[in-house]
Amino acid sequence: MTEDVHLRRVPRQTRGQQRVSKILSAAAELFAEIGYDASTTNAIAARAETSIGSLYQFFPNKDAILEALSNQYKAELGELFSSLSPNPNSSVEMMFGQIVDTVAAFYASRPGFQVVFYGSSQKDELAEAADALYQTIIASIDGLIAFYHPGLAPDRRTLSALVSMKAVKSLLPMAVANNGTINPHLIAEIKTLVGAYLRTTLEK
Amino acid sequence: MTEDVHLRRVPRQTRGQQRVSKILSAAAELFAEIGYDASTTNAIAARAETSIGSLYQFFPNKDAILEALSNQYKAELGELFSSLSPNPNSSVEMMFGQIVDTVAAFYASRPGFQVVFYGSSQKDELAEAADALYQTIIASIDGLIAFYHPGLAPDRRTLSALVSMKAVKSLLPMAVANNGTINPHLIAEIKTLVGAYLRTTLEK
Amino acid sequence: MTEDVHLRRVPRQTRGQQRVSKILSAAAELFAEIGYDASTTNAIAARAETSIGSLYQFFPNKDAILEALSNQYKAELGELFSSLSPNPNSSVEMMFGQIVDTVAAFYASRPGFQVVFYGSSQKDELAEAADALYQTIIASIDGLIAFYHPGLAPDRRTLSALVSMKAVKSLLPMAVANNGTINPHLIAEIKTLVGAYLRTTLEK
Amino acid sequence: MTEDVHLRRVPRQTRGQQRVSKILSAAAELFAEIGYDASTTNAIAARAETSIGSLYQFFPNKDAILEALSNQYKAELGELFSSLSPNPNSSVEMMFGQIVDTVAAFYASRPGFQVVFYGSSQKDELAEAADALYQTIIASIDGLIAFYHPGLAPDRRTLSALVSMKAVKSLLPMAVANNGTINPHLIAEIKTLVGAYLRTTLEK
DNA sequence: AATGAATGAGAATTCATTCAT
DNA sequence: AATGAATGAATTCTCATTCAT
Repeated sequence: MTEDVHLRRVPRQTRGQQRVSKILSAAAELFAEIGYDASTTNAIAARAETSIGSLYQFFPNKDAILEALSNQYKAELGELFSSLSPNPNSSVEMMFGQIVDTVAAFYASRPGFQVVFYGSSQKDELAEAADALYQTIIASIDGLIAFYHPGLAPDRRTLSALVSMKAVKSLLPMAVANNGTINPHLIAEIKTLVGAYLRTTLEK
Repeated sequence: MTEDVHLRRVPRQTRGQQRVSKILSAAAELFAEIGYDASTTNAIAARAETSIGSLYQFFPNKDAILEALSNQYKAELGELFSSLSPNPNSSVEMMFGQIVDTVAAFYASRPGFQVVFYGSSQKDELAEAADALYQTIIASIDGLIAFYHPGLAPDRRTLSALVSMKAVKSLLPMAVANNGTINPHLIAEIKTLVGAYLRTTLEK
Repeated sequence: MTEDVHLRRVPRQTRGQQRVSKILSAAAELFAEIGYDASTTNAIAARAETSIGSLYQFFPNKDAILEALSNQYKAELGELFSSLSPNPNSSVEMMFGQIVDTVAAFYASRPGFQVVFYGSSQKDELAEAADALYQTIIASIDGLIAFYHPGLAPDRRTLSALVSMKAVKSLLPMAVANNGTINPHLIAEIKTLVGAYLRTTLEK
Repeated sequence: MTEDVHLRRVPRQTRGQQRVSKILSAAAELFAEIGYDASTTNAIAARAETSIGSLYQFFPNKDAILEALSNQYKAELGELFSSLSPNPNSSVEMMFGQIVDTVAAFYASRPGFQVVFYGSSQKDELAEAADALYQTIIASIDGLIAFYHPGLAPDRRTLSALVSMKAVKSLLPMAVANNGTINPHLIAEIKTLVGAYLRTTLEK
């Protein structure tokens, strides 16, 4: 999986690889703290304990950093989802609950995730980065609906998946505190919201 | 100009009021088009066909413009909500549907609304502006739940109102196109989502 | 004569007009001293005793400054040339001598002229600026050849004008010292060179 | 060889020599395409298919590359000129014509030549590099004038040589297209220009 | 009040050059 | 020798805000 496409230079030395990931972590933190626009490339480099020149050796511009972050999150999330395979002994609601738990845990542990996920940037490139994440989550929900309700029209299925994803997305920030603590009551509330919806919309 | 001689006070105020509202409209448009951060005060003044100096005569800084916009929306929305009084012949779901329709129509007609409503700014002041809008909507939902379910614990009621608001908020951008067209199917989907939730969570 | 097309903002206040010309003089000097590439916009602003922000209020970028300079020189040179009308009592050589004197005096008195005139910039826009100057001079020479040798083919005439201009251009820097002193012997040599050429090439 | 003075290390192995000449060719091409200032050392190394580190192993800095190029051109040109020995059966004009042909052919075949020859750099070192080339050509012309007009004052002779060289220099770019094609009509025009001049100035 | 010129800190990005591997 | 990562001063340009007219 070479998502290195957007790197200006593929680091051939281990030193370089470490730098890249250090820059990405620093950026994630900073984005989470003060937002994408307010995070300067110099501040990112400083927090990554490297020079601004090194940052630009690997990333052509500031946007590329967010894109790389997005790609990384997408890959990691995809990985997590692939371990959640539906089975006949479970149900849409139960499986969806696992997706919520997974995303919540991911959200809580990745400071930059919310910036990519919620980044209401007007810039097309960054909107695409967010969209890629959406698609990953939607695909996962879509897949499980397809498993349990094979007769459902694909359009209907995908809409339900989209609505479910958006609902989760809108409540997650409330359920996960800035320090990473997850509020189980609010997670339960999310499951109630989407569970009721899926029951209503799928089983008729 | 000469007519000012006779009407020294009033015309000046009117002119000033017109200018303020012209600036606010211009800002709303620009925010909607390119986002808050990317909108420069000079561009706002230019679109409002006034000078940057005049803009600063009325607003101490850029944030204040967004705040004023927020206050305006809050007042207008409050007005709209106040005409939606619950009555025994209706139900939570029906009344909530009216709130959704109201907010959707408002969203569709106010270009700057989404920037205030969704503006994921890290700046405290702007977050407060968004919060004020949230409270207005939540209060309205909260009120109607209280009307139909007077026995419910206030905390429970407020949480349900909050969840409902967030759910609506997350799906509204999808249901309303940039040109202001409202997609009734998606509005119905929003109502299905929240309706199922309210039924489940309130009636037990 | 509004060559203001390339100004970002047409200064409406006298203060602004003074700034613009002060910036242009400063740029001309600096360009002459250290070259276009090495002249930074900050250094130009500093020498013009203004702020970098003011500079950018009037010029969209560095290139525009050189363009404005070029336009100014073109207009001024055109003015000078228009007072050199050929008459039957004179000759191509004599009139050409006057053009050489005019250009030499102009070159000597305008520090930035040589940068525009010789600016071997790879940038298209700047090459065009230089070209505009060329055309002005060529047109003048072309006109006087046409006056004295009306039977000559236009192509031939223009080529001779071009060759004459290039010859003058290549020797001018040698004939005019950096402090503006004009060496009359070298001016005479230029006239000898081109005079011999014109005699040979036109009179057959 | 004297020009090695500016090389940081004299390549003793053929590999090293090949690298140096590959770097010089790459630099010449790049200089011709985008100019000296815009050519980055990294870009030169990349085009030479070597690393930036290796480039700096051979050249102490960017200027040294241009200098080396200049030295190479100077040596090659000197070589060519040495085979043009004047003889009593010829004339200044005829021999000068051969010099023009030689320089034109050289110019056409060496992409970097014009950058060195015309490079109006303000930097002293590079101006010297250009000057060394001038001197080579002037010396050649000077020599042939001395051969055919032994009685002429040396100053007069050298001035004529200088003027001739500058005249050629100014018209060469017009006579040689970017792709290396030589326009014989324009070459002839150059010869006419300088031929007329030499006839006028020497034979009296 | 209105205008728009003035300001300058600050942002993104480049690039010659050095140095660790 | 070769490689390419590291460096950071320097550059262009922006933009919120102030101030003179």
